[in-house]
Amino acid sequence: MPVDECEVKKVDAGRVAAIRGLIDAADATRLAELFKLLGDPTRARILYALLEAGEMCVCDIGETVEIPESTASHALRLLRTAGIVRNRRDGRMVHYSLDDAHVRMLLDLSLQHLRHDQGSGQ
Amino acid sequence: MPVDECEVKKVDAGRVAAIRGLIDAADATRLAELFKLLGDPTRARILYALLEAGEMCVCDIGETVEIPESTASHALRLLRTAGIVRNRRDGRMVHYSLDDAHVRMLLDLSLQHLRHDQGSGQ
DNA sequence: CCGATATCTGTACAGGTATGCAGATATCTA
DNA sequence: TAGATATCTGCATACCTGTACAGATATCGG
Repeated sequence: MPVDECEVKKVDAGRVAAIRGLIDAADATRLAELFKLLGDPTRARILYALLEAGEMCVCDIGETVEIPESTASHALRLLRTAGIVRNRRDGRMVHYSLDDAHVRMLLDLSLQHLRHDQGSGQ
Repeated sequence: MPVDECEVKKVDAGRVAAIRGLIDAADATRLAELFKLLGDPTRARILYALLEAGEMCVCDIGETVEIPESTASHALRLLRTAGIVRNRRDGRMVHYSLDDAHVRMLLDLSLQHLRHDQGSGQ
């Protein structure tokens, strides 16, 4: 058998190894978790609403996104646990707002993506 | 508090209506679909690999991400359908690369987020 | 045309998860 | 303290989706 150790016909084994080292699976998984949180229509609507409004109570969020408040609460908990939003208690109301500069930039960037062109890149 | 038309105890009905008009549900859903595609560890690893490598064939992608090539092919199809990656046929091999400037920026931004230089911006 | 290589597709299964109702908890007002 | 308001949590369910095996398709070398 030729040059390779045993089996495969790798096109560019060196590059494969190099790229593999740049982003390990754990990092990619963490990044995916972040995007996954933004990848739900309900949570996305909540986040874009907060991006515009700055701060909203659960009840107004539910009204804005047109979902029951319990659903909003569930969604907000996930976002808060991930450090994407923060909450501020004011009496019996809890106000939520974005709490991550990078996420805010991601949301802005994605809005540009939406408003610019949707189908074809350049 | 001004009296509402009928039912609820809305805290700020005007703001709710205003925010609701800024991003409608359809837009948010489309944005969520984009993030959802980035929100899978396998697809994320593929995208970050392409971000670094520029262009890779399916076989090297599978090797880099350590998945069967059929899994890579499935993932790449979703990404291609969404306009996130493009493919270039070269003989019996197909080379994939990123095909969306905004997505490339999203990936870069998320890498910054990962590297945790948070605190800039507001 | 034939065999080999590279990629794609059909399909089935497993695991995850978004959702909302009902009830629990916290806070305010009187 | 009692009652009302705002939010949270437990749970059940239905839906979605990532995965990979096996086979189909496309392309190349000769």
